[in-house]
Amino acid sequence: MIVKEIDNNIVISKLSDFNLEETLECGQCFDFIKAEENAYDIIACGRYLFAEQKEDTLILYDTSMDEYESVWKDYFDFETDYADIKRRIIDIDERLKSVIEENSGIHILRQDFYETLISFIISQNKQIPQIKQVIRNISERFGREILTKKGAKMYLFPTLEEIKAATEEDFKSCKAGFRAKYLIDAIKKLSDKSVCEEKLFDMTDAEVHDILVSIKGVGDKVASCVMLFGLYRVGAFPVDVWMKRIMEYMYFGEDTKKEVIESYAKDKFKELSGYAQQYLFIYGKNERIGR
DNA sequence: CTCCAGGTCGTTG
DNA sequence: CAACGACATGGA
Repeated sequence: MIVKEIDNNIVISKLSDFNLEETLECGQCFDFIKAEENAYDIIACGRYLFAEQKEDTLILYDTSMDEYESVWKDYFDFETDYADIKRRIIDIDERLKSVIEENSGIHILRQDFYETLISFIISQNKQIPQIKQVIRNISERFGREILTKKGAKMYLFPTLEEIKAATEEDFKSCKAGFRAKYLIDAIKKLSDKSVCEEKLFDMTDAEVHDILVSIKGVGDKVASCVMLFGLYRVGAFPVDVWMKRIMEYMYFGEDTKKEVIESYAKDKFKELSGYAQQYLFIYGKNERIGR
């Protein structure tokens, strides 16, 4: 992998084990728009990015080596050896070989904690297109307007400061529905630091989990997603309806409780659970297992 | 019309 | 503790 700064763009060539589309479209993040084939407007980490991939070259437009080093390199998780991770997962279960090969370019994004928490509170009992819409509504209402590479209006995900004064009614008008009160509680706990990202760093996964579920509307699944996608706790294994179906199909053969599935998977995949979860998730969804 | 969505909460048994 | 309906909204 070679990274160069050319005319205010970052050009990454000789990429391996990374695909922009697979990484964005696998359900781990919601705030992006497909601008054209293999090119995306991305809202993340309080910023906007236009990214385009052509084969093993990725171009990040209108950014600098400084911003790449401090933000996008970590966001896209370019320092992790995915070839090794995929090999080790296949060693654990050979049947995952074909899924992993078909989705060989997925990376687990290291997303912003606060943005991930808000997004996954919204995600409960909603379909992905609707999750995106609610996030867009909230961003349009409270976030800063920017122009995309092609000159279209888009809105950054609002900062905690920008969203602090929002009311339950505001979120309802953004179509958050019954999740509006959950967002209010999350914002309150973030503001008064009863949930504080810095304090989570030296805690165990179980301790972080307990802090997260203290927020109204955050249960085991949302907490697991926030840990995996917003805190890069890759031992987490979120179990939603899709994961339940695919895990029952592959390992249990009968109706099985989510907690049982989660502990079975963590025991099986150990520190690779989060990665394994993402390959299984996309498999179950694409093949519509159990539907 | 009914059913369900990357669930969680509050209430019953 | 386990089971179950309610919860907003929109699409199939």
